[in-house]
Amino acid sequence: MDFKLEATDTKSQARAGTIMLDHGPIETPIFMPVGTVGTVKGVHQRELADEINPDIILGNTYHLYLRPGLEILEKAGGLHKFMNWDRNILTDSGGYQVYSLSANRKINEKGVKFKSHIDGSFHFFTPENVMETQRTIGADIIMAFDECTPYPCEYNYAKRSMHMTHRWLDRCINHLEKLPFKYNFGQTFFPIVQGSTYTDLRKQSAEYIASVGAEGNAIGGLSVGEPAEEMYAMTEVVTAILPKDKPRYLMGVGTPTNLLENIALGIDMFDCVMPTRNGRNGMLFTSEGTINIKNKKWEADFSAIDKMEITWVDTAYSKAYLRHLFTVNEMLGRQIATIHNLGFYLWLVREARKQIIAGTFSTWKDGMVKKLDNRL
RNA sequence: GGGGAGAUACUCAAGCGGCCAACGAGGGCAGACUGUAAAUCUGCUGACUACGUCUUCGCAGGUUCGAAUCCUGCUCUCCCCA
Repeated sequence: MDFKLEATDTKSQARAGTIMLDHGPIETPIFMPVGTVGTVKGVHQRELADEINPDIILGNTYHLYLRPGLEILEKAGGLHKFMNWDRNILTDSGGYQVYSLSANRKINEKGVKFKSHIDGSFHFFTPENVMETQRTIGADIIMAFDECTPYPCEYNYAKRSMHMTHRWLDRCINHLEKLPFKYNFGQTFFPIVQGSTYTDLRKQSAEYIASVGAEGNAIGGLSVGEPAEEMYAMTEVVTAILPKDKPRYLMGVGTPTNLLENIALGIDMFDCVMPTRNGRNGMLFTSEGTINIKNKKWEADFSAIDKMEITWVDTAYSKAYLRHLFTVNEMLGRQIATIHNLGFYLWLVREARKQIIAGTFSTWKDGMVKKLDNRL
């Protein structure tokens, strides 16, 4: 992997760069659509590639390990071939499931025992076997196995958890050295900063993560319910420490405003389920604010979903028609909303990139943020 | 013509003397959603001068301290036999 910084904002920490990987370049800042189980829910590969056009998408180790399973993925020749996606993929390690499936798992130093939400079977994830699994899935960027702590998180727990995540990181790296690439392309590895919402822990973790010298670094354990100000504060503490010449990935973030504010703090990569999940649930993100398309007020509004027309669905369908599709529970409505939202998210980060390169990012950002959280 | 069953809120449907403004489901109206156990979840859904009051269970009477629930008549619907 190679990372080239192309521009830095003068009034903020925002940067524009390009990550080079075997499945093509990733222009940053980037938003990575989430495709947990090997599909960006509701979106065909053609629309994903041609309309939304992200350089990279996400998959999830835990979910893909359970289904279709490693045997099938290996026979398919890896996830790219299996899902017919020839651009980059990043896999989350299952660290988020340690958080989100906390009722169905037990953590100890060796790893995490999960009780499958599908059939109740038990599966033991360790830093070592998660690296093996990610080799088999075959993403371009693979993530360290960590514990994503909840919010709020008691200080002593956050501290112990952070140290364990660091020890797990060493095990990931040691084991990965023994594991050759399985397919005809390389994989890079990102470690993850933890430390909950405690400044001293975040600093300590960022220093440790920076010290391992990975090609890119991630920040985890945020966007788990903490106020946005705390998220920004932690990002700021961490980006001040993480190397400037490596991409920084803020995991699980966020709202359009969260993206812009964190770009301003020096983040290069994001992923979040919001544009897809909220889209399926009737929420549209636009440059003028958010829309709950299920609301009665759109019943007879025949104007375009978004007059900006980032993707073709924006002007092809009216608000009234999209509302109708949600009202009658037609799957097309959820698809249209998802395509629109992802199109908007990708537009937002591309525009941010343009503004950074043009030297106008901060002013532009302040103007955008004023509108993004409006309820239309 | 004879016999039987039934009419409950927008719809379907419980309730069969007081705990009923009335279970539940659907529909409707809102809200939530941040490295996806999520095409999911939550709330509200008779009216109002709203922690209280008023009008509702086909219609009209009646019994009772008290009726959606019991009685009488009427109207309508469905089923069976002629």
